[in-house]
Amino acid sequence: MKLMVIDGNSIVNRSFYGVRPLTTRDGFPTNAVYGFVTTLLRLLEEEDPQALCVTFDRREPTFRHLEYEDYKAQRKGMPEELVQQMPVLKKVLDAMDIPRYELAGFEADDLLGSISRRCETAGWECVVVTGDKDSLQLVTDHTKVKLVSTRMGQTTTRDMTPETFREAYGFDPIHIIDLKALMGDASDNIPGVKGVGEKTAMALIQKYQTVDALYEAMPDIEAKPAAIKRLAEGEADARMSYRLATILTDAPLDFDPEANLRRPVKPELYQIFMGLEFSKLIEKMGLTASPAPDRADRADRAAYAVHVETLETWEQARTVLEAFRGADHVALLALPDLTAVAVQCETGPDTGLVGEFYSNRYTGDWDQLLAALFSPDIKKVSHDVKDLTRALLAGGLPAEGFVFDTALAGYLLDATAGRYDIARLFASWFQEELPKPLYLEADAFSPLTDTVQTEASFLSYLSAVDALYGAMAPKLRETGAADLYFSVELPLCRVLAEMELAGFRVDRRALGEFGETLRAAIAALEEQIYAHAGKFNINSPKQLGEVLFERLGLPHGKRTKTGWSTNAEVLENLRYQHEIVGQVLEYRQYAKLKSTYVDGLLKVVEPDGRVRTSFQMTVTATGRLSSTEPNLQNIPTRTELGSELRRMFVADPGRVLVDADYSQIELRLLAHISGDEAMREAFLSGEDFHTVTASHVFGVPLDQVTAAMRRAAKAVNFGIVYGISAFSLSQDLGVTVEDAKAYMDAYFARFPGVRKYMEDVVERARADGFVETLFHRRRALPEIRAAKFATRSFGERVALNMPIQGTAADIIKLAMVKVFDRLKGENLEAKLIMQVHDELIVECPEGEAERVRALLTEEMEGVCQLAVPLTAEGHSGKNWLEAK
DNA sequence: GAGCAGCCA
DNA sequence: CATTCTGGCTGCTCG
Repeated sequence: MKLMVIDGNSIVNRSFYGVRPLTTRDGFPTNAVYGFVTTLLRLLEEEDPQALCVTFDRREPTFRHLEYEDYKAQRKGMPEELVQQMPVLKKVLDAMDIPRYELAGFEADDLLGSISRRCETAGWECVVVTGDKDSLQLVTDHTKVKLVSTRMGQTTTRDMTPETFREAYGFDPIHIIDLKALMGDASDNIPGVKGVGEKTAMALIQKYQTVDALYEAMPDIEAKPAAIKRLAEGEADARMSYRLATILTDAPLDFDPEANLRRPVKPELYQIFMGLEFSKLIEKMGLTASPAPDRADRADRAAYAVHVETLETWEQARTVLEAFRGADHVALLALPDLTAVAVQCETGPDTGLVGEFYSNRYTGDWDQLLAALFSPDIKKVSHDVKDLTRALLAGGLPAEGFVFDTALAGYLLDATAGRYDIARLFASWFQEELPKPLYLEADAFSPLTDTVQTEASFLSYLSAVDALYGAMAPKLRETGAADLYFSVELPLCRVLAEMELAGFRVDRRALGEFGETLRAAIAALEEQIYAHAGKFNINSPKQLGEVLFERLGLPHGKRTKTGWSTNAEVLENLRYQHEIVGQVLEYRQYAKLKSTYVDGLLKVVEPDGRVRTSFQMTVTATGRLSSTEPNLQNIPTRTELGSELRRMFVADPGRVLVDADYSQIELRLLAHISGDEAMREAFLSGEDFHTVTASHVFGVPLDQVTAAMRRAAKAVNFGIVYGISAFSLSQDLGVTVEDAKAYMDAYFARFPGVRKYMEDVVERARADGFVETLFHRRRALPEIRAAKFATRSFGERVALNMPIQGTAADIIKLAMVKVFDRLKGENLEAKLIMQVHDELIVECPEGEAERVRALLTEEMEGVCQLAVPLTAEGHSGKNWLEAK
């Protein structure tokens, strides 16, 4: 017979850090629970024990704390997201009917030790599961320790038996205590002997086995004189550390292996997993819903003054759909996998109706129901509409009739809030905590009845969404952002959902070959670099700094917080001082291309050969989109080698890419917003704008502008947009601060309207406490009133930049909606597939290319009438590089 | 996870 | 006197 005992704290910690952030739709973190359960399932499969239990630490101090006050002084450092998940995990274990053990005054380790010994006396085999190497001291012929590590969502295990342990350590498992006594353990605050590290301690224990034997042999032991001295001085520490590192095996625990025999999971596990949105686990474990709870159990719902209906038949659904159609609007939320949808609708002054639909309980045609719900005649207020739209379209369903998105509205009204989950929005708009779904109520372990959990979360969130809509819509009108919201942001959800679904085709073969070329180049450079400096990790700025500035004695430049800077700018200045510098620069370039782009992209190419980015609508402070997993908005273009990557972004066979980008949109907006006449003329002249700027700034005719002059003028132009200082301009151009200042003075003398704008916008921001774009997108700017110079300066630069960058973002978003509508309206096969801030990419049949190019540039240019023309250039080609 | 580095507009 | 140009995302090291 075999019992598996799991170190709960250790595994949940590893899951928390090893599984990427994961939350429910409403932002409750679930990664630790998810990781724990998947690890558990895997362990059960691997070991198939007859009995199973989990141990947990308690908050109370243990004998170790009483003996040594620094012991685990850092224990309070559990992150909030993990703390929140602990009670949920315990509820999950209870629902799985797995016994949990915790005991005041004892750590999980001590329970592991006691349980494993108890198993041995009862004649059982024991498997101790933990991530903590301390527990290796428990390994015996009848107890094995399974070391678990979770990284990047991948869990690996390593079985430690007396044999494997001896192989790895060269001594018996029990002497891990002696090892710890000498070397200590920073993570447990076990001091060990000062100045004795892992290496020394390992050698000593391999030779002497125990601390006792070691000190008996003192001082005539095989060690360096310095180590002998430290050991002599540290004997008391070693003895105490020995006690701290010893796991107890006789905790007063009433434990019988028989009582831990495995039992089937309880029905409520399904509901808990629904609430946590673990649909994959539900499927994997074959869980199903338990019968609906008795209506009488739902007293908690009285507070909402609504009728709650869990709808199971098409007859019932038809009735409520009718009510939904007749309503001004409904609030709607759905699980990401569309297995549950809940709708709230006001039916009278004091009453409402909540209709809940669960695919596993619904007897009718689920897709038919969804199609009815997401048709245009039901006006839906929801949250994260882009994601819901994508899920619906992916399922071949309609996704119409969205009239409001509370996340998007929250973002438009305060772009720097950071997060826009329902609970947070509710709290910040109504200064009151949203009633927490029952399953989140910490510490209350009393069994909660099943479905109430998921439904309660739907309920409170639905009413929150409805209440937020009521508050936010007027506020949007008040700030003037309503047009932008309803005609740009909201329609853009559909556009982006389709772009994400479309994806961008990648030439995997070419990408792989490019990676191979890079690999060879990297290996060759590595060899050359090592020939100069010996082996070290070139990717470590710390080690590279030591090599360059200490070993090779090269002059160092700027400092970073942690050492000498080794960035490209610094290395570029050292290029001719030593051959290695150029090699490192080249190495860095190749390594970046390979790891971030070649390997990074290959990892996310889907089976159909396309990569699908995710566009974030609520991230940037200026209104731009961002792109993640993968980020397709930072594919290299500046160097020839890097731009080769763009050759690997291709059109489908028979199709082409049409790429169109705005020409200098930000500077044109500066000309418009500032009203500077000279700048306006410079754009109207049709000459190259930076050349015209140079001719003004340096006072020479157009045909006498040198490349250096143009470069300087370009730097000033861009600097102005960012809220420049003479210092950074000088850095940028590699000239003195005085020269940079002279350029700026000349610039402002020729473009006085720009200086005026800069002064005005800062003053206005200070008065208003916010800045906004031409389309009234707003950014709050408390920094501009800060007393601290650095903070205030930052606020001033943002005040200069945000209206320009943000208006450009507004314009291209509007263009996207118009392009999307026209492509649809004209029945073209062409699909918008990418946006890179001032650039749009469409994929279309070859035969549509010219028409699409004209349509794209026309719509982009025609978004609005400014004091200077907005111009866009379009090209087409088989790949991104060719189309640019 | 912080800090560094480097890619984009 | 100190500080120094906007907005993003990802990969890597190291504690």
